[in-house]
Amino acid sequence: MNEASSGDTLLFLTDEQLRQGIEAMFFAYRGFTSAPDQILEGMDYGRAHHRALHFIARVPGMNVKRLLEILGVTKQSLNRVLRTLIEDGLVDSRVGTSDKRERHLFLTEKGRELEARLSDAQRRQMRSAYRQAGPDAVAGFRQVLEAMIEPQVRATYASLREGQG
Amino acid sequence: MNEASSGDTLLFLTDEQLRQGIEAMFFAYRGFTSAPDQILEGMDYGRAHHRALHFIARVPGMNVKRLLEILGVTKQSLNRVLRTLIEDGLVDSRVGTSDKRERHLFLTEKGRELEARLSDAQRRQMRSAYRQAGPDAVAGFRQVLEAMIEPQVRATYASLREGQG
DNA sequence: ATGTTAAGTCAGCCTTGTTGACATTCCAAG
DNA sequence: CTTGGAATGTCAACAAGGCTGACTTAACAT
Repeated sequence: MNEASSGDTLLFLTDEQLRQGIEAMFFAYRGFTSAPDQILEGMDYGRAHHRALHFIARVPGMNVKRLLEILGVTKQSLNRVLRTLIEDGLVDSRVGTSDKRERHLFLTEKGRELEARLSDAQRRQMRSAYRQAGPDAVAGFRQVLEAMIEPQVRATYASLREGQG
Repeated sequence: MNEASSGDTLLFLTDEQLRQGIEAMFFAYRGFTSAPDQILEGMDYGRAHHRALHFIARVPGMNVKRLLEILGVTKQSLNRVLRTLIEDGLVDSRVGTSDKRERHLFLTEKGRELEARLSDAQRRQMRSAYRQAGPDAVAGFRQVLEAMIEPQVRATYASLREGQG
């Protein structure tokens, strides 16, 4: 609500509107993570494992550096998670063919099973929300979310969509 | 928009669409929290302190039980945060008048200052996204988010909007 | 031969969540 | 008035998952 007091058309930018959006985002994110969290509790895994599984499933054969960029954590942090997934036989780490320094990550059958369970639960939750809100709302939802992604991260996000959009 | 396999109109519910939404949510949430996080880093506070300040600012005089419900954490977890905020003179905890077991929480001047800094930063971020996406998208965004909030939490969310919608 | 990159590891720290146990204070019902 | 239950606070211990710093190994690239 800066210059141009054009009243009506900018009402969606009032502080109160923004605050409601902020709170909706806070509560919705809890709902967003709750289904996979419930599956994971009791297992020795957490949200971090879920994220790793998700993106390895999404881009099979991706190397560690790429996964680090996507997740936005340090390699020490990722390594703790990745190690247990490899030890437990959910993830397969293969030496690169062209560049042997790299490790390429794949899900094993066991890994695919867990990832599928988690994804199904999360999609079910998401599908329900989408269905309630309808297609036009979903389009707007996506537009706002994409505008919220930080510029440095946007390239990473976009690259995930290429080739499988 | 419920069942009724009307083909085209349900394309927004495909697994691929849902997965994109899930990933957008993941990356967007990082953008959502980044501005306040940057302000807090270096201070002795974290995201949990921000959340407490936010809701105390939102509902001045609220008691601890209510705040616990909103935040969805254990009292031990909240207490650690709340104690430092009180000790540092950002939050004022007053014994209830009608029921003296309760403590009513208020921001001090100092607390209001920090909360305002954090809120301003987060609203700036949100406003930018809203502006890019436009009012119709924002309406859809809100609809989907609200549908994502878990039923048990929805009452809490709704009660925040009453009286100040 | 040298420098850089990818990956992994060890050690230690912080925040923020969790349980469980327990004390205090106060309201309300018997 | 006593007693049970509710609201709050606190201690201790623990776990997940972030972080930094330092260092190794292997492989690529010049």
